[in-house]
Amino acid sequence: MVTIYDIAKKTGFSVTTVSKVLNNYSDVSEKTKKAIKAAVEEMDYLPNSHARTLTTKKSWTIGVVFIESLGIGVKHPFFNAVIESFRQEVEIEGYDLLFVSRNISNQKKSYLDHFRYRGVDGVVIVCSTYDDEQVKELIEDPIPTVVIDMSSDQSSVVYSDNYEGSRLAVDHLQSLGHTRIAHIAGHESTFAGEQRKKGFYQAMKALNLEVPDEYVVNGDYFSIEGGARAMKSLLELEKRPTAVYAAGDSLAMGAINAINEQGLRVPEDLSVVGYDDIELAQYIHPALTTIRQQTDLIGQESAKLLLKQIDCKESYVACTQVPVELIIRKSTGPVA
Amino acid sequence: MVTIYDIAKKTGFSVTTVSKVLNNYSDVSEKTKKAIKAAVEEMDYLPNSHARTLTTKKSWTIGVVFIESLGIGVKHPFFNAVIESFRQEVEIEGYDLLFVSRNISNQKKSYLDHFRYRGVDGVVIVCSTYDDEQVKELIEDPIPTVVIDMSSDQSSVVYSDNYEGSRLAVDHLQSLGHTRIAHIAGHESTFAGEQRKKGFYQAMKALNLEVPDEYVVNGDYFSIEGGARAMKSLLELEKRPTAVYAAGDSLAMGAINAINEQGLRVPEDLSVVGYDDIELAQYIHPALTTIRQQTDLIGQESAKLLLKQIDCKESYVACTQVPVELIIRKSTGPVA
DNA sequence: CTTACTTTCGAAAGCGCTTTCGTTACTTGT
DNA sequence: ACAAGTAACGAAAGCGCTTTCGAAAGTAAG
Repeated sequence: MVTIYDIAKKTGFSVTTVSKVLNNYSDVSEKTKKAIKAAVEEMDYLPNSHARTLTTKKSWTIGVVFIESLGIGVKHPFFNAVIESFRQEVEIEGYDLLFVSRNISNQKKSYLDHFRYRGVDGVVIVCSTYDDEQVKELIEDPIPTVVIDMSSDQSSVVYSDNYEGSRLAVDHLQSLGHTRIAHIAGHESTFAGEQRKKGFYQAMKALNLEVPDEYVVNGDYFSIEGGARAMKSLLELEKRPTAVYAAGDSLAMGAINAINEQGLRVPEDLSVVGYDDIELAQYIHPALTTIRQQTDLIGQESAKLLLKQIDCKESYVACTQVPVELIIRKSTGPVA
Repeated sequence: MVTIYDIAKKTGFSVTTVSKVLNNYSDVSEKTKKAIKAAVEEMDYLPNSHARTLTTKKSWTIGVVFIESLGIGVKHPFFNAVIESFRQEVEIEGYDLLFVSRNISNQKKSYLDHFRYRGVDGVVIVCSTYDDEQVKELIEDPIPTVVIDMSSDQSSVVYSDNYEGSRLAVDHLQSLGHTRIAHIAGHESTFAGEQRKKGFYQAMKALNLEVPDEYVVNGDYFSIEGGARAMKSLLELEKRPTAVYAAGDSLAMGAINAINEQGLRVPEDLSVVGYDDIELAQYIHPALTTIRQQTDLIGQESAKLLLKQIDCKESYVACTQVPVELIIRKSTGPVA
């Protein structure tokens, strides 16, 4: 491995001077700058990030942790879109992303410990559930953090405007003539699920629509199976809803499957609207009417929030709410 | 930050001894081991990975690079599944994953340079296209690499048995009575696309089925739109195929959309089989008959291959081919 | 009581880099 | 001519850790 010593020896300057041209210090003459840069080229020198980090205390690395109930990690269609956008944004500034495990030399440690061990400059937390111990530990630590899709008064956060999303969904359904509107909720331990449920109640109330208790059913952890199960229970009701608003696209897809299995059709017999607008929402049959979360924007905003903290060298609290929009496709229609 | 010096001072031993208990050296008495470990606990000491890496030349870090034609990075439904499995596998051994950008202190560098800068122990390359300059540079370097979904005689690789996949698809279609079978191919610059196309020809030949030139059409880069476009051209043929085998699930979904738009139905009018078995294949309408790639296995095998190289400290060439299986769902049926 | 091991520990060098603070030599103004 | 400033460079310490090698002390054997 070629080091600054090698190129110092070759050019006859000191390592100090070499380091200075590498870091654009001004007290180096143009001539020696040229000479050193030439040697750097010729010897194919590359700095050593670890040595650099050791002295500067800056790793140009951002830790990422996925805590989501499904346990599918980077396969999660909403979260991976957000992270991809986040990555593109921080990449511009020169940061790399570190996906860490939880053992250090074969000892199970917390994420926080692992990030401290790795010396990351900040961490982005993708988290759907409240009250995760690991997450709590992270956001209470002075290390800069931003958490996506959750709220907290101890960390910067960014999430979608879930209330507005629910309002858009309900209003849309009502404008089609629906009054018997049910809700398949996300798990109550999830921030987004809870917000959307509350938003649903609120929107229904604003329109003076009644919500029988049986009309709000838990869809578990935003899974397709959970959606199907929830829908089945709705279909067994004597007074069935004519429309259902699901707190996630996967839930909606499960619901549609359950509806079809009963020999009913969407949207003729029942309208359904989802949430997220995942890639596939437009390709299923019928194409899903849904609330789009702007994953690009969410990723960008969280990157901004995190980088700002890293630059100030202190973790501060800010909250960005990202607007949502209603995407009307084929899974909703006028009430029969 | 608490260092080994702090805990040395506290316990009265030397840093050497502290380091030794941290690394399980045998020449330390049980008593001092206890004492030092207690101090480590009490002072909440954590090693510094950068300092450690600097002296040991081992970073416990694996670089990952996504080179895929769609430019969607970690949103790619097949690749992200493979990477997730890969991550879980290397995590057991204590490795973290580094997603890098391509600039070092604001200078555009190659991936190879960036990985050298970061001192990764190995790199996993997810790559669909042949002849990418960056990839070539990486696999020619002595750094351990494994590339997924491609072949190379300079790097370890793991990919699915694409020939067998094509054979399974064609045989299945033929067993349903189809003889006019078309193929929507992946882009010719992709390894998987080419292999599946060749496998298609081979399988057709084995069954003595003819393949008119117009029956093999390019679906571009495995996109939904590409699939739709390709299907349209097939539907315009005077002698239409009764079945189509698409080289990817997205292509198949595009094809189904195009078929539906023409007022035709799957599988009544046309059968279609896809490739990959992505998460959503089972949830679209009709549920997609497809060739399943075992993403878990692919991830595991590539992890094994890479770790072995890292352990031997030399990059060697091996090739693992992972079996595929036919998943029969609702998008294929007997010929009309 | 030697001799020869075996245990247990520590001094010190080194990994590759940054940064502070001097030093030297050279300008400039008067 | 001299003071005062500026430009260009380098010595050395330090970041936190590992590892080699030698020293000291304890133990067993003769």
